[in-house]
Amino acid sequence: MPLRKITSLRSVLQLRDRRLNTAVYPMPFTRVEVATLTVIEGSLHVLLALRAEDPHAGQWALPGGVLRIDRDASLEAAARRVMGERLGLEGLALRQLVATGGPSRDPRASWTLSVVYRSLVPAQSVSASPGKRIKDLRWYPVDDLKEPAPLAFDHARLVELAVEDVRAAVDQLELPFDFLPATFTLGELQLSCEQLLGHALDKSSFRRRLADRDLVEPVPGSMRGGAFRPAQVYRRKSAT
Amino acid sequence: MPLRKITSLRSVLQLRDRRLNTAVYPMPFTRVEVATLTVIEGSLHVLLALRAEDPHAGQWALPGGVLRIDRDASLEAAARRVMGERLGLEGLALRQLVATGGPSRDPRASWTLSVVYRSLVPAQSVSASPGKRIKDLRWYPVDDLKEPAPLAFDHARLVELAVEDVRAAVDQLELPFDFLPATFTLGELQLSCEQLLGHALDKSSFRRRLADRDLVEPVPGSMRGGAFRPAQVYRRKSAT
DNA sequence: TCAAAAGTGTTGCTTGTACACCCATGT
DNA sequence: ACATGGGTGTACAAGCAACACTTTTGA
Repeated sequence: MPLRKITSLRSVLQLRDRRLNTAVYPMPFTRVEVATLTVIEGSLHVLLALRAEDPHAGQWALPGGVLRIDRDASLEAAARRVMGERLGLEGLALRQLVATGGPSRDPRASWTLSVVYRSLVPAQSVSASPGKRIKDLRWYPVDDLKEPAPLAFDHARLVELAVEDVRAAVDQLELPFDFLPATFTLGELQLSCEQLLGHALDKSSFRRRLADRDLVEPVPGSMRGGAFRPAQVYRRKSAT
Repeated sequence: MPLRKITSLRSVLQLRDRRLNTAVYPMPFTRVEVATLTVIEGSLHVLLALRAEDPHAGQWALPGGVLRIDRDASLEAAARRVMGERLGLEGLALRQLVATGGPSRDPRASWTLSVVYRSLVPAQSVSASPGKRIKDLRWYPVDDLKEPAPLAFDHARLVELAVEDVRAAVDQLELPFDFLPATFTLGELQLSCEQLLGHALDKSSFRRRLADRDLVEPVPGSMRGGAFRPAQVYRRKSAT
């Protein structure tokens, strides 16, 4: 798309020209990266992309993209756009983890800044389509990330941060309603939390904590019967 | 310094040229801002700068500066440099609060990104010297920031974040040893925490919590006598 | 009637608050 | 002696983990 290239280039020159009389500072190559987590077969996984091009070509890394100041209204919007382009996901909850930057992180630019977000999605909802500069896109279990060879850049640490953040949130019973189905039984909810945390929870404590916090409410007549005693179906109780 | 200008300009062109064959993206105008907190006369204050130039000229804002990719080895280093230049402070603990960005935050550029840090310093240590583009530099109490007229940009929210962050840390007994003198009595320590938090603490609870966590240790023979019963002097117990 | 999951109650630990009480010192 | 801050002990409440227990269903 040559048109976009031209407008982008013009913006660079504009910025340069406008500030030329006062002071000219080169700006960092700015990206957003997204650590996307999900639960597969009972354990936490993170979505990784196999890099096709040369900063760390052939290594796995968090999917991300360049900040587009001509299109993104905010950093979060940039992350959201990247999620949409790369994963076909719209309107999910994103949380900023950290911004990190320095020289020699990426040979394409002399100084790179990355703003890192995390999100939690149902695994099925991802329409993984390896696109430009990505050879492959896969879920990896967070608990042994050494296996697919070390991650590119400092992304191993970023994945750790994302996992800690999610687990801290679930520990505080900040339930990931974007990740959960609209309705669920308490057993299903507890199982989800256990899978996110990586350890078992006590049923009684879990239910009392839920009740104390007024987080969910029963859906009146609705029950869900598996093979055995049917369970009350719950839904998120909207905060007022 | 015309030499610096030339090298900076060259960097811009380098970046442009090197990426010209693949894609050219204009990058955001990138700054770091620092919310510097201290205790004055028993209550939390934040250091604000009176802006001389036009984005919000005449309004108070957090001191900050442009990221200099030719000089800063990391975002935190940039914040540290700004602290040094603006406040004459070296080597203090900084914590990243958030990165925020968008168009139309600053008329000088079409898109601005700010990475925000907070620090906690002893008020006396600041050699406040209003410098370039700053008319005045003053401490304002965080509890009524409406007084000096609304803060520039979204800095009121950033100050709130900094205050919440500091208070959360003190609540967890993450003691701000950079802020405290090297040795102190438990009474002094408790008073500092109370001033940071903005409310009183129970003496007995406070001491038991300190003891449980093994955070401080008595300096063997050392006592400090005010007008009345002398108190044991403590120091930080280095984590092992 | 039994397995399996739903759902409830009871105990006790841990953490922190509230508050009372002694201790040491200068005036 | 007493006022003042240093320092300690006890009682109580909240939050939560551990665990035992009852209930309801399909097979």
